Amino acid sequence: MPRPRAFDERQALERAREQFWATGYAGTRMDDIARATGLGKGSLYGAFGDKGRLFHRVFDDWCTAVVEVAEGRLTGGPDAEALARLSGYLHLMAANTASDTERRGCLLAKGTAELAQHDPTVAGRSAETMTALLTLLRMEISAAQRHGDIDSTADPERLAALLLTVVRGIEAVGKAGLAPETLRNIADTALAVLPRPKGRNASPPDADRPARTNVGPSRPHDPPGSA
Amino acid sequence: MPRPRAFDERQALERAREQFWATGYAGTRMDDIARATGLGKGSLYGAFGDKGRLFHRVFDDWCTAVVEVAEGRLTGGPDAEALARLSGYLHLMAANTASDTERRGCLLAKGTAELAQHDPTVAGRSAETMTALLTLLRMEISAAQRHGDIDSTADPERLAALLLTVVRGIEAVGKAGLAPETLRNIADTALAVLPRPKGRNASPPDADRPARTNVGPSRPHDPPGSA
DNA sequence: TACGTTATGGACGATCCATTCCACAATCGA
DNA sequence: TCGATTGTGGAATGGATCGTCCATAACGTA
Repeated sequence: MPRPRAFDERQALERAREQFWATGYAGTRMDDIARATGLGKGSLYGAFGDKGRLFHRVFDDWCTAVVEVAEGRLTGGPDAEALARLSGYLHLMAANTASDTERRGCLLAKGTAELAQHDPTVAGRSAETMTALLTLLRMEISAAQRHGDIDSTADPERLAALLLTVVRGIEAVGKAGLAPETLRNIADTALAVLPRPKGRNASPPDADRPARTNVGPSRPHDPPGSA
Repeated sequence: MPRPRAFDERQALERAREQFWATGYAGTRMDDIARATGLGKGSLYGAFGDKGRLFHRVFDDWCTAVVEVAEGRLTGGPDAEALARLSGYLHLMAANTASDTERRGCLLAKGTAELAQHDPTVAGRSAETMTALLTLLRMEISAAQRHGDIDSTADPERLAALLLTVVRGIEAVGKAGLAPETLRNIADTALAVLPRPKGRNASPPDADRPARTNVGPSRPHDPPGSA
């Protein structure tokens, strides 16, 4: 009956995300988004509501993607490779931050920093995302403990929180200007200091212990990876 | 000869900082600052230039304070207490983030996230600050290594980068909504996993090893601590 | 083919905001 | 005391921005 949409909603959301990612919430004008998506104001407002709702949708999608990337890297594998999966994930995050030459940072961090204080929706979604990542990390740590790669007496919850903090911290110090090589070293060091099972000695942090599943930086424009 | 200023510049900058801290750069109107400082527009612009210059000044002061807090906590003490100083610093940072009930976050992180990409001054200053913190941490780690509290074969540069990442990461995950208790645990865990000298076994992360110089949260409105 | 319905996109209105301007006040030296 | 100089604060300005509105276009159905 009605006239169908002439644009691809998915693609429009991607363009909008690019824009919000590049210039933040307050720094993005609806005209920018109209130009970026090629849509007129009428279509924009008709399809997505106002600026706030559009951002919420973009932010929500981003958070989902962040967790999906972690799930793809971390879940579903033998315990014997759990430590390698953790290593791969940390290095992926470091590589993504390092490859962000435009220093856009991560929309999750950016949006949270800008809006969490005054926007309950953003605050809630970012908290949810952190909790989800925490759970994924904890499960992998437990798996590595079962296989004897991590000290089984350590609290997996605490180690997970530490690794999450390192991941988010890499994002922060990367945006603050630390060198790409430093970011990679941080991921290495974080993995190296994880407590080993009793009986073996803890190796110094510059030992390249874990099987480094050499992870190249994902495409620069692939947002979820840069979480 | 001329008429002297009727306001205290230092105090005006503090009020301006409160405002930028609370609502970010783009989210702060010059009217807000005028109201917060009690100054008229004429005085404001006459004394500090435009909004950008005012923010740069506030941001610069904040960065200086952040480094000063770290210096106060970390430098100048016997090697025997270096690890305790590191512990105190990490716990101070965690406590400050935890006590930020308004979730304002840290102006350094907020300003960097919002502006570093497009403002070279902010980008440069935040990079400088990170480097300065890195140096302070590295020196303390070296001191702890000399005293035998940290494995002397570990690379102090890498451990320093890891600790800096943890500090900044605590800020990030705290703003993202993780519980205050979790933040404290992260600081504990980060200290617990630091490599011990060979001969002793690494203790599991839930061991409360380092002398926890019980640091209460600083006053909520004391900005530098929350770095 | 004609009509009802929704999409489209650019013009428009109202608001907001950074900055300037100006009339006046206060100080100090002469 | 007087004047030159700077501080003060609020009104005015110019530009930008969000969201709405509307005339028109495109589709499916009868």
